[in-house]
Amino acid sequence: MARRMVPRPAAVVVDLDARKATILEAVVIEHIDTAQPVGSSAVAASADLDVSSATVRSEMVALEREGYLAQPHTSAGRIPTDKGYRYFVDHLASGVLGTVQQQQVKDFFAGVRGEVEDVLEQTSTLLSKMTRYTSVVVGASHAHASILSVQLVNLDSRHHLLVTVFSDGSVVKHSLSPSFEATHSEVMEASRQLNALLIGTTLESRVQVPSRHDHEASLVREAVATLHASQPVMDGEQVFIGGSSNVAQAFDGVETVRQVLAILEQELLVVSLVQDMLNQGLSVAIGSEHGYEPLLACALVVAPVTIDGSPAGAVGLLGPTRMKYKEAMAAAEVVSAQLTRHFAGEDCSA
Amino acid sequence: MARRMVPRPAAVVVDLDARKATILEAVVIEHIDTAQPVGSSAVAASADLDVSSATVRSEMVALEREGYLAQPHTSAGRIPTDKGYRYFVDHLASGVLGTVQQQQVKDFFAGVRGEVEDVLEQTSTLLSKMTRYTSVVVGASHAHASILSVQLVNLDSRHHLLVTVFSDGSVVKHSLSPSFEATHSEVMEASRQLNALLIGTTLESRVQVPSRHDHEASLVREAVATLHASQPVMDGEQVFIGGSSNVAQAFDGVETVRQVLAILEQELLVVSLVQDMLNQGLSVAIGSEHGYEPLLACALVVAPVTIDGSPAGAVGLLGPTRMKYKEAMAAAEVVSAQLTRHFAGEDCSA
DNA sequence: GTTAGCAGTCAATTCTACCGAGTGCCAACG
DNA sequence: CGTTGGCACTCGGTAGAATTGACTGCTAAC
Repeated sequence: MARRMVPRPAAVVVDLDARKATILEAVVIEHIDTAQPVGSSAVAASADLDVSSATVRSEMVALEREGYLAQPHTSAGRIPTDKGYRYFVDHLASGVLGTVQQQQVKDFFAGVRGEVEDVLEQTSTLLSKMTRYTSVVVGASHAHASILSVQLVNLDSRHHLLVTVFSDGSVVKHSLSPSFEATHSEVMEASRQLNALLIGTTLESRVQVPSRHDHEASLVREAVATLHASQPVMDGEQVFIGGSSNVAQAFDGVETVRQVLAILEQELLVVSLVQDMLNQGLSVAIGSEHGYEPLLACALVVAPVTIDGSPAGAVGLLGPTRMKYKEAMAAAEVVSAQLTRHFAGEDCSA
Repeated sequence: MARRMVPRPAAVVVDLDARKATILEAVVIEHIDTAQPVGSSAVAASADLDVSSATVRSEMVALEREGYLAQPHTSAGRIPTDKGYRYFVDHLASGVLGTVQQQQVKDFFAGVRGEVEDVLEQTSTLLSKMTRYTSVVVGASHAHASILSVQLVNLDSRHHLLVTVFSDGSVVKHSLSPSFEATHSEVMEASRQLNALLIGTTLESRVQVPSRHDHEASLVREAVATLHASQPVMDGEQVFIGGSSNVAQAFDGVETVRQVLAILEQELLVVSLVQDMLNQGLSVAIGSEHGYEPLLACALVVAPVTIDGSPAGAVGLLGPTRMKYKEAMAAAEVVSAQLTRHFAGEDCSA
């Protein structure tokens, strides 16, 4: 899967003159609204530039030559290209959330309770309900969190459960199935040793395991190995996708819908996509920009969530390239800000 | 949401005579294959009854009158009704899994490792890949499992994590945020008391909590209350849905697709649907039979998974009413059997 | 540089005719 | 009486032609 970083439009994109920008904006807005190609006369009428459709036409020719607009066929109106959307997003799409929705977010965060996972999941639902797009909420991996507690619990003489608690409040379990039978006291002793060994370390720390050949030492070795072999992202299960039913309406063409759904099923893929983007603050990847073929028809809005200034996850919205960028960006921004505040504030278990 | 139990076709459905049954079977099979109405001549040709299309026609009229077939419009062929599918499933659909797929299942279960959750999730993926339908795998709730260990871990002086390990190998966490600050030793002491109190009990047991007013007792009370208030199904998170992208192709009509996806998002609903069915062994709910409006176009195949003879979950397949019942039922049956064996056999952590 | 006007293009729509799959009915047949 | 071939009829789907109308690009005039 060929991937490349999201290309921020640097000096490449020259600012359009004011009239071209207005025309482009009108086309984008109209097309987002109607899903139809937009004609020159519609633009001339809607935008507040007092020029005739003929003038708009000649400007549109220029915009098409420069790659901001495209024509599905002669004698049709224009639709924005990815580049057109990009310009729109970068220069023209400062939106504020409607007051109703703003209240909705406030109410939600005022009333939300429970485990981090539950909060994230509910946030995901909130976002998708608000925007009618598919939302992706990614929680921080606990790769850098330190271990608060390790416990080895007997299931039976051959099977034990390793329960690890991290400083970010996450808990993971691993089963151990050693090839020998261990007594209850051996397991207890191993558990004690593991605590001594691992508390305060992170999954990335190297630790000195005992090299003896007794049962305790073997258990400890196996436990440490299992723990360190675990994939932080996988184990965290910190991905919450909401509103996937919205893709059914967002795209036309069964095959596109199927492809997007299939992508969403592979949560890992979505996570990596989101994570590629979250250094840049609130950001958007449009169509080909994320470099992932099956999502050509999609745009992805991502806003990072931080805790103590360092990245702790992200919220994202996935929609068609003709998505309502203003609303989506505003929603993502507000929700990520609230989430950041939520984690900094009353609830410290994150 | 109006719901009723799946009505098993008892004495109501009179056995059709052999020829009608053959004709019905031919119509069902053909329509499942082609998604088109099936005409009398096609039936006369395909089935091994040596009668003319005219005879088939008159039989079809009867089958329609009795409610097994329907005509989309005059001068079209017939399609099966839900009742028709029901008869097919009950009397005509004994299928065996293709050897290729049988091998696929075997290979999968030979190679599968890891936590119960991972096994269930991968099973779900397997099922959906094999059948091209959406799979639902439900794990047992740990409502009846006994508690093996309880541990209270300090996050900070105001926030603690209650980690509970059950005999079925599941681990759940709850945050506690008492209104007072607790010292490390108070938390340790409360943890000890909780262990003494809860080990061996189930979530349904009543336990005697201390009534003192010190910090330890308060922590213990809060912990027990939190634990007992938790929803087993919710917390277990033991629902795994795979291949939801398949719904995009399974139904025509964007709206139907959206509705089905929306249902799948509400995992609780799917679980209750499945659980209504799993007393009956391998069973099928077709169209209106599950009594849930938005799934009128769907059929659901469910096979229970047992451990030590008692129900421990289920595997299900969700598809259109014109789904390949033979294959789907065979797949569900084989996989549930393998899963049952898997849990009984080498892996005891379930 | 802007505009009105005009000819040209092409998707979408409508209309028509027609085909053909499939039915229902009936008379004849064993 | 059940079965069958034959026949008229229905009606959705398709193919083609005609029409519409929303655009454009171009050009000449302002």
